[in-house]
Amino acid sequence: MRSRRPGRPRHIQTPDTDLSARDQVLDAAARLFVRQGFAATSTREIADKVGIRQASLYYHFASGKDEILGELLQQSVRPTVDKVAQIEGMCPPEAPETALYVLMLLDVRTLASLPHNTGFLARLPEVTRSPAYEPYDKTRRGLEDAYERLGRQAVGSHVVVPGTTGEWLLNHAETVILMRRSGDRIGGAAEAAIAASGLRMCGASQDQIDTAARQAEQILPVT
Amino acid sequence: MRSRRPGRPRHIQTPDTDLSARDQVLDAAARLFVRQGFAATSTREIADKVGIRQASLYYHFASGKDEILGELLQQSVRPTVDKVAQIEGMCPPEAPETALYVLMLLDVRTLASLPHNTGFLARLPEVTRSPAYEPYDKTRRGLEDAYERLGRQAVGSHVVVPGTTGEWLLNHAETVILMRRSGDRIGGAAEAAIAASGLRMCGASQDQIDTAARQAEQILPVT
DNA sequence: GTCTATACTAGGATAGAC
DNA sequence: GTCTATCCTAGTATAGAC
Repeated sequence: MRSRRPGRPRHIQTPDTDLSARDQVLDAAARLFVRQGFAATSTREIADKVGIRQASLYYHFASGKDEILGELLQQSVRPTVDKVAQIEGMCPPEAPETALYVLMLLDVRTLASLPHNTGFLARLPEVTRSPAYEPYDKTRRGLEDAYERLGRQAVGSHVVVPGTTGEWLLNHAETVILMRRSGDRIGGAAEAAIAASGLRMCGASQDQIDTAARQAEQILPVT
Repeated sequence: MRSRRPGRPRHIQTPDTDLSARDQVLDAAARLFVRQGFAATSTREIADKVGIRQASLYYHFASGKDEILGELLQQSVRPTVDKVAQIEGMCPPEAPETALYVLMLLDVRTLASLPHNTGFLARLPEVTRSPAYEPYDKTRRGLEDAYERLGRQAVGSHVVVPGTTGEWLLNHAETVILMRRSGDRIGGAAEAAIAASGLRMCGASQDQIDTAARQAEQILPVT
């Protein structure tokens, strides 16, 4: 039981959280990146928020800002993607709308509960061009494919020309990011409304939507 | 008829366009801002693209980057807003879906044809926090209000809790920005599909959508 | 209207002490 | 593990010549 922290003590204070220093950096960076943008945020600013010196960041992230960014991006997709396979398995194939509804709801909920709305990071141009973006993008494409499959199976797929259904639906789910940004509280009602709108875009009737919503209730809490 | 341009000749070349130097700057800046972000774009880069020296920018825009940004933001909303009033007047009040459809189509078309997809600029965090953002935002809120009015009148407004219908619909229309960003060609079909999806989100039937689309054809080309 | 030259600031990164 | 000290680069902005 080591009561003392290793290394030289911090300039100002010992942290009041029980988060590791590394996680404190990630948290502070996330907040700043989302608020002001990645390029517009300096390493000094991040360090200040954490309560350490700028140079100390490089102990935890040897490659600086970009490495921090990469980690935050991964955290923003992993949780959803990890659950997609299960979902497709658990849904009755005779009601593809339910599977689509569940996928959207899961996606929306995940994005809605991400700390500091980090889902937004991937929309920044500086981020898109960063090398840290590539692994994130690969993962996200998997998600888009799932939307494409389920969207096609669901009802009429009125939504748009074939081939971009997945893109449309994923974009629609991700509007929750914009809603959080504009300050709206995202409650269960709003989450459900997004999922319902998605089905409506595919041409589902109100009956089908109600059914999907009911069935989803029994599937989602489980995961 | 003055055959010589005023002032000292440029470092490299006389421009091959007939655009004013000021407009050349705006054009180059727009392309760069959208591609890499506002904060990540330097005044040197802009000047390079135009073919002048960095310092020469300050002749046209005394306050630097922010002034350029402000002008680009204005250009991205004005055209739509200027036409909204006309539209609300021209549409038969007994078919509010048509008015909504027309508004969306107009909005989408404008965004789709903006040079360099400058509609995207307003989504950048650095931009949102810039003083240049405020006048743009004021204008945009007017648009949102129009969406709210028409959305409420249209069909069921299933879309979501009252008060945010305008926000939802405007966001939906603006997905065209994301589509352009992901490289999709935006044709008339895609434009119509977005408008139709918007009505569908409000609970419109396929019949109502078809009618709205037909009526819109006669209203829009006129403006 | 554009140039050259230059001053100034801010941000990223490294070395070595504690 | 964090500090101090410092270097270096890149970016903004101004002054005055052409």
